[in-house]
Amino acid sequence: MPEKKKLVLIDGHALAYRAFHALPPTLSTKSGELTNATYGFTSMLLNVLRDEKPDYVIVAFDVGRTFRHDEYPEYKAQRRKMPDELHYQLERIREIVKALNIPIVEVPGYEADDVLGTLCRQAAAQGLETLIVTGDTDTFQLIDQHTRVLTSRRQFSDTVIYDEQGIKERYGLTPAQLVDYKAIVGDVSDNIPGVRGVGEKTASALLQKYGSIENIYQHLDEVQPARFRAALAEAREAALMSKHLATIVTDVPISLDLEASRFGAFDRERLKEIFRELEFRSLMDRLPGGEVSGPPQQLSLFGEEVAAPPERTAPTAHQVVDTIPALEALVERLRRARAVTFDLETTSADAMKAELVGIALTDAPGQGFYIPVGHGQPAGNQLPLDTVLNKLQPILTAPGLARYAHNGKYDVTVLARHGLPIPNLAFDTMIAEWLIDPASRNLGVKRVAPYAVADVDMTHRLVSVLEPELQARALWKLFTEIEMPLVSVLAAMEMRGVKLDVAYLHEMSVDLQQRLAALEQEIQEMVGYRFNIGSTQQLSQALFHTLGLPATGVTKTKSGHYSTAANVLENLRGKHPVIDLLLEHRQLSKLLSTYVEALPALVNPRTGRVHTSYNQTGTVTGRLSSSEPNLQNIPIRTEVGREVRRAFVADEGHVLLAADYSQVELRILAHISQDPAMLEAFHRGEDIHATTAAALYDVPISQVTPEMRRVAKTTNFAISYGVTGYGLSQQTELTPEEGNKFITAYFARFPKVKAYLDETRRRAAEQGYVETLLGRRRYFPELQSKDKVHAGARAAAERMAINTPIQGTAADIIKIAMVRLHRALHERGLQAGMILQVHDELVLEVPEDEVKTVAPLVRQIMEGAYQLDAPLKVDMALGKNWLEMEDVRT
DNA sequence: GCACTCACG
DNA sequence: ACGTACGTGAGTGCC
Repeated sequence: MPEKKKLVLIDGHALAYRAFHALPPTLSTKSGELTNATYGFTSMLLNVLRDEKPDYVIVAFDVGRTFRHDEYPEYKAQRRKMPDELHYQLERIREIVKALNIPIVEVPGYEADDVLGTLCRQAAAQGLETLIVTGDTDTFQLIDQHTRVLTSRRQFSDTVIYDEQGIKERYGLTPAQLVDYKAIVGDVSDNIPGVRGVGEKTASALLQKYGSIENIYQHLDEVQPARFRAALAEAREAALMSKHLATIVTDVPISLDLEASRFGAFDRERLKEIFRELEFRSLMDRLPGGEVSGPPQQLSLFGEEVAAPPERTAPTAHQVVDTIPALEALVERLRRARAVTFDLETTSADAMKAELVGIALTDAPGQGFYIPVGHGQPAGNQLPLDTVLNKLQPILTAPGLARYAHNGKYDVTVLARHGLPIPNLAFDTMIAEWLIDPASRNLGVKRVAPYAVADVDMTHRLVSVLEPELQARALWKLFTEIEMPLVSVLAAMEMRGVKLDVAYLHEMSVDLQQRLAALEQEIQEMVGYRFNIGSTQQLSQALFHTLGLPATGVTKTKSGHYSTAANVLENLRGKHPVIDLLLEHRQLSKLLSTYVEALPALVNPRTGRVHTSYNQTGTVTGRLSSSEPNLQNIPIRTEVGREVRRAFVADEGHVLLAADYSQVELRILAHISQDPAMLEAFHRGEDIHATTAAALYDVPISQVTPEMRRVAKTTNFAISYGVTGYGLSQQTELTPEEGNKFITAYFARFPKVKAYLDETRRRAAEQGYVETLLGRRRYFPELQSKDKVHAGARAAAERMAINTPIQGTAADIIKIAMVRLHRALHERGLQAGMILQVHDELVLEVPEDEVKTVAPLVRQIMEGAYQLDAPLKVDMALGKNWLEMEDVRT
């Protein structure tokens, strides 16, 4: 009897994933392309081909979401998104598989496991023997007398083949029982719940006794001890669903086509080329012998319901520039270019720390150059960094050249730090994409460049796609005149950074720690036992159970505990002396961990200053955001909190100048709505909150108390958020009814404000977007849709639509001011520079002898940034630190 | 990874 | 009848 034909089935994702995590990231090409997953996959594949000599080979990949996600939204919900470094290696793996002339199968809606399960059952029916190659133990359930599984041990190259006997030895169960086992113990990585309270030992014992989970439930009354019985009874649904999720499908609508998967001829030259690119020298010799064939034909194996593998974009023709003549030829070529796209390969995502590894450039679609640069000792064929930058300098700074990039602020910063300051960029594709739709996902993150050259090529090509998009949406002016010039301004601000008084923060830290220790002691004495005050769950228990404080009216959190948020504690004030202590503890521990302890760690050792990152594409309204550290939420509202500001200091011989727009959002509301009463109040220079208070409380302005003014101020802000009476009552001492009355009174006094809000809602629904005064857009497809949208969701979207033009216009205005101010300071040769932006405030660091010049300039530029009918007004203050500042008049 | 809380405009 | 203010970033606890 002839030996059985052999089929090898490979789970592409699982194997690549395993290799990615098992092999060191030092496996990379000299140009920096990470190859660990590609190498591991390929090496394993070649070993299997050599050792198993299969007659047929197929590779399966996952594609998109599956029926499991549809049936159980939490499925794999806590999986991280696949890292980019793995994602692009999967593309390389596909190239190699194709060159080997091995068919790739992927079926939408199913995981690779399901495809393998189906194919191995069909193979068995045709009398074949199957070896599944994977990095994932889930496929063990498929093992039977015709099917074995090869997987790697801890050491990736150390492989093991499991058959029925092997599973028995390792788990004490049959392969089919592994599903039941997983259904009981659960699986953290797939987010499969399992049965709480029943662990591995018990699950194994139960299955050995009863065979399957269904049978366990049939004999539930026999299960001992009772706590397992109870746990199982409670989790019946979850267990059965878990089994369903964990079970690999074996009837995916595909059919095994043996002819197409016969392993033999492949494109040896193409493989050698890929291996050369990837520097897989050792693998060259391990290619199986065989005839050379042409390029692999597109295989359509499995009928029409199977999606063809996605088309790879045409590869970029790229040239590595690692000699002086090549560099000179490149410079000569770029001298004639109209536009150049560039992208840096570096050692760090932090532009203030990154060292250059290589520079990718392109001036035409489908072509590109990569210049590896040595830092330290040149390794291999690399030109010295200085030489490269000197040669490129005249090109990259030429006035007639348009410079394109993706997240160019990063590249501009790194180059400037390496002594090559770049003038304004003409096009940043990251910003363009965000401006076109600020709610679109996956933006604001620097793409890790897998193939440096392919990346610049893509960026270069995107420009001609995005430019018409911007034009079509009337965003071109905003893009070219505000957002693009702002890139360099932000880069300069980040690079300058801000000086921090670390010694002062240390003193503050010691003081806070002492106070917190005392508070902790006192709180725990009152409660009667030690617990973690920082755990909201433990605190909730202490307050509402141990101390028995009234929980009536207290909202519950999603996890079912009573909330311990500050507003809840406020309402409990006076009910128990511990409440005041808790509020203080909360405040102080927040200060300590978020600011006092965290900030010194972010001082750059090279510059001795703190360099935040301003994210230009992170918000939906057009604002900036700041991170690492966030310098836009430094405390000010409380006495003890604002002490943190004392740590932000001016350099020697300098002072800080803080300039903030006074009530800018209300002025914008007055301008947009053209409400006569509100415009009038601003024109007269009235205190707008007092004016509002007079209207709301129906008293003369002279009789407005500070209390009334405070409520009116809250109401003023609340209106521009589209508030309800209830919302207002949460923020003030008003009842919801009083809140409603105030809102009615407000609209009676400022009727055009009401008209504006209604008009904005209407327009958002009609055209599907709202816009700022400068035309910045935010889309609300859910308001345009005629489908029934949940009333609450619609109301929430309407409030966003109301607020966006106001908040967004304020963002537009300060951005204009920043661009102009930066330019003005530069033109006048002043050393003063912006260091912080906090939405309506700019902080500059100014040499003492420039204050007289700079202060009036700042006011003039900020107030003149946009002509509003309620004119912009700026308040300014000066000081050695950000806390102790004195008002300036100019 | 998500929930909760809280800092800012 | 319905849920209940817009926009951010970050630290801690918990599973």
